[in-house]
Amino acid sequence: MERLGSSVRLGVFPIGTQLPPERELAALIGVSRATLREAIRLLAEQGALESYRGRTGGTFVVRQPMPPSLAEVRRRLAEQGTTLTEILDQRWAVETAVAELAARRALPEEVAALQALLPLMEAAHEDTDTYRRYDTEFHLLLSECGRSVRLAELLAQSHRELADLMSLVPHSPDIRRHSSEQHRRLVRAIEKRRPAQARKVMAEHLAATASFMVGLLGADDAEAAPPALLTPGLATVS
Amino acid sequence: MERLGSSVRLGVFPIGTQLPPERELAALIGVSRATLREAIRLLAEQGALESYRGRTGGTFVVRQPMPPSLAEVRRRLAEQGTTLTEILDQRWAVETAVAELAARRALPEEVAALQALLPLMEAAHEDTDTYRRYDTEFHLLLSECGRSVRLAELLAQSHRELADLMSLVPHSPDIRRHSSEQHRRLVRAIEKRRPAQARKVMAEHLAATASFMVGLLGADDAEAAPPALLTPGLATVS
DNA sequence: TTCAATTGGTCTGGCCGCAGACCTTAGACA
DNA sequence: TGTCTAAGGTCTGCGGCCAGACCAATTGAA
Repeated sequence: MERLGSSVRLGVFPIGTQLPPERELAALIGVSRATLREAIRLLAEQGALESYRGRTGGTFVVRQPMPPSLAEVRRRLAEQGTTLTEILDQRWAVETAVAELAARRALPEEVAALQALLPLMEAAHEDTDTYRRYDTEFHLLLSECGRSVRLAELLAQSHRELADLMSLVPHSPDIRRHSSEQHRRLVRAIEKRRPAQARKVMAEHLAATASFMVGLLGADDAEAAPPALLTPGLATVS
Repeated sequence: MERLGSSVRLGVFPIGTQLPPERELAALIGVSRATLREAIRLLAEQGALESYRGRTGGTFVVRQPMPPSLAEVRRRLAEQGTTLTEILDQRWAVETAVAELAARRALPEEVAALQALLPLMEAAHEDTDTYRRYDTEFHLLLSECGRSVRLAELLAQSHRELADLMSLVPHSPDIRRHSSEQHRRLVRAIEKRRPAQARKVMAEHLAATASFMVGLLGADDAEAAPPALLTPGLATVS
């Protein structure tokens, strides 16, 4: 849960802004106030948040929390017993599905919202942080067009998990321009109701990003043991 | 967790068989022994399991637990605040992705295992329960070919959620024959390393099943409120 | 000047799952 | 016949999360 609080603020609340009141925010992200406060406490400890009491009080974003080091990210992955490949596979599955669904189900005003985001992103090609925020927003917005709460949640999970890694990948404005071009094509496919096309564009978009991250982290961690899942004797029953 | 225990036995342990020792089983499904015992207790209460002590003791499957009624299934869906569409969308996303990955990554022996399952399924066209067990096994086996623990887990989750509903859908041997034909085509696509083809066949396979269930449960439950997710002002930030 | 409203801060009790030690049973095997 | 062992059965304590009530500070509005 702390991690969630951590990424929430990494993405959506710019420096200087005020978080919603604790009671609201807790309800919003579906967690108890006690748990939320613990997350806030950790972030405040590292100087990212400050809280004030009183009628005009609240919790404010003071500065971005320190991005974790590559080693830190590696450690965390290992600790959770997962691998980059796992995360990227899930992201690929969910995000291409969402793109396809969006092309089938998006409402006109949602398409408009996506379109409105495009020029903003393009204006931010020189600014890593701002661009990344818009990028996340774009993908989340897209996931709403898919009309599936579950897939949207899975997508958000992937973005949270990859957030730290993304901040470590060296991005050039050129890369961002290419990325924006893919976003444009994606919106066009959705607007014209071409599910297969939307999926294809999204797959390419993800492949580009994925290769950077795989390059950064090295192939994969061991992954020697295919852990048999819930299949006590599934293969043997046959 | 009880639900998990419930579906475990629904799928993989036939009547009369013995479950693994509690300590093993608990470790296998990643849950504490206390929790597993609670699940066992519930199932034993409804007469599905019986436990014996002593050196040759163990827990045995006595009979299939009562399948829930349609109303029961409806109630449960509402209670979890989910809808059939949500579940089917997730299943579609995961299962088509898995099919595609399997076509890329399956090992020869895994393909062989899938092929070995085909004649068994076809021999069970007349037997609803047996066929369903093999069908679940087929899809789980497929998910292992995908080399993604997470997707495999999501797939298993979908199957658990749909298990009760499946038991309510009236299936004719004809339907099962058609289903088997699709399984065959799927295995062929995987064997020949045709990811796009595998995805396509899987999508058709799922569509057939999905339409039955939608027909059974009626379109969808209200679903008026698109619940804004974690996006306090995501659209507004733009 | 006063008071009510809004916000963060604190405390209690409860539930659930986990870990691990220990007890009880009953059949296998020497 | 006796002992060992593999199984289920029980107990205690820990930690995390939650619900909800209550406290404390601050300030805008009456």
